[in-house]
Amino acid sequence: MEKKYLEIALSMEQRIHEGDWKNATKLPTEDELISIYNVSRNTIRKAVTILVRRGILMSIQGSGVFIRNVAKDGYINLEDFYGLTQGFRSHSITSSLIKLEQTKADERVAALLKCKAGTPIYYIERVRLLDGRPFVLEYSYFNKKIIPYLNEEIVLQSIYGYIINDLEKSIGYVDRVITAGKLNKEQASLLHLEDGDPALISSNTAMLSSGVVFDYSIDVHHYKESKFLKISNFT
Amino acid sequence: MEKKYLEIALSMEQRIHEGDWKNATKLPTEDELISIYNVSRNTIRKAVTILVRRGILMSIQGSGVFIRNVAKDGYINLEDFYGLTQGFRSHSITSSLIKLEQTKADERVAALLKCKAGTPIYYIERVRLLDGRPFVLEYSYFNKKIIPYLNEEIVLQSIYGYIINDLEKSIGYVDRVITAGKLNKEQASLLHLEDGDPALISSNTAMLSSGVVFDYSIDVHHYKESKFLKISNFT
DNA sequence: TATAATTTGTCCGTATGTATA
DNA sequence: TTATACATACGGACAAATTAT
Repeated sequence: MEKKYLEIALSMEQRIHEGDWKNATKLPTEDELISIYNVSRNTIRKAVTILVRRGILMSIQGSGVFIRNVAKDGYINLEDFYGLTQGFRSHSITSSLIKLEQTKADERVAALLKCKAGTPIYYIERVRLLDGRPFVLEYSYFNKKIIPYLNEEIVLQSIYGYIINDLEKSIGYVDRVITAGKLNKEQASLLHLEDGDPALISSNTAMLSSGVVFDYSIDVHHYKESKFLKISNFT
Repeated sequence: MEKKYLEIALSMEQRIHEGDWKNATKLPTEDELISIYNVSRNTIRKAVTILVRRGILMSIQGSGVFIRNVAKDGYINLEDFYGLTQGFRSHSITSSLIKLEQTKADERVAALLKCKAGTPIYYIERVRLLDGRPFVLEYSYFNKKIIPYLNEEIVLQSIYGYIINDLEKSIGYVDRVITAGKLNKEQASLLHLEDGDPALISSNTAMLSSGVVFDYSIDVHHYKESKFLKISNFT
């Protein structure tokens, strides 16, 4: 990490959550922040914008930048990069692997991954547990030409962490389609719910910075355990 | 509206949807856009950023700015300001009013609107129809101290349009909590579904630019008709 | 394969406008 | 009314990624 605005955003977030701004309602002014971090106004504003988008700050023209912290524990913030681990600080997230197999893309999966039919892929089924309780089923397809290797250890940890830190690829875009639907019998059993119960479903397409699709996944959430949070600001 | 970057974003969107960039896959370079619009690079980049966030463009370092148009018709784009009307261009959205009453905030509503119990409010129940089919039930509370007057005509049109254009107030932030749940009998009947069927639910808190909460609403969506779209970019 | 040109990303500094206190 | 503080806009320099040579 060497981008200044990201470092400053991270630093601000820490100060807000556990540092010298912990009990503050308002941040220092932009001019003061320029002095504190010794960077330009644009860089401060870019850092603030990031935290505003994530619901941590709220800036009001003529008044100041205020601490909002609307992203309370237990919500999956759609603006966070690592939704799950970020959103559940005080809880434990674990995974249970159902299936990890190497296969080839059929027509449907090829269309979703925007690759040719027959392309080698990984198919993964996981259950994610929140404090030991199942709260989301994940069905994932990875293009093996882009993500050449996955194993049980990686899959039980964080696949995205592996892609970013070990493969050193950078994620550019993620599109999510969010719907509600009915659980089938098998899903209900895995989530400790009843057949036909509601589910909060997120279907995700993930692209590298180059625009190439490397992952398509479907997350089937426990309708009582999962809440998505979406913050919009129009400034 | 006199902000250059907004005007340019709007102009770009039109050119992409119905103008001279309609069949393009790529936008002119930033330098060319600077000449076209006769503004600074920052202003062009700010306009592009807006359209990137909405899924209309995708910019790739070293390569160019590409047309994405991932926000297909029929999806409610969570990055759009007027989700419904924007997301359903080729469909008709109408409203049916169930209830419009003036009352006072009880403890629960006061907490949601961040006002004192007893504050005068409007309570509104609407059904929104997509090509004549019911697809979302809306239960809204407006703080009457901030939105002093509403009537049936306004409520059947666009309340937000009235607030922005007629009251000339600007909306700063909207927080949405998105969940799945079960319809009760009455809701099921209004949506032409069965009791206990799933629903896609969005609970929304809207604030003015000054940070004051003026609206809390719950949208109960038909689980077969409504899809939310969330685009994230990590650049 | 290596180099140069192209194109977007980051960062800086300054001036002026607008909303709030 | 005045001062404060964030928002918009301009311009320039260099870095990083991609594309063309």
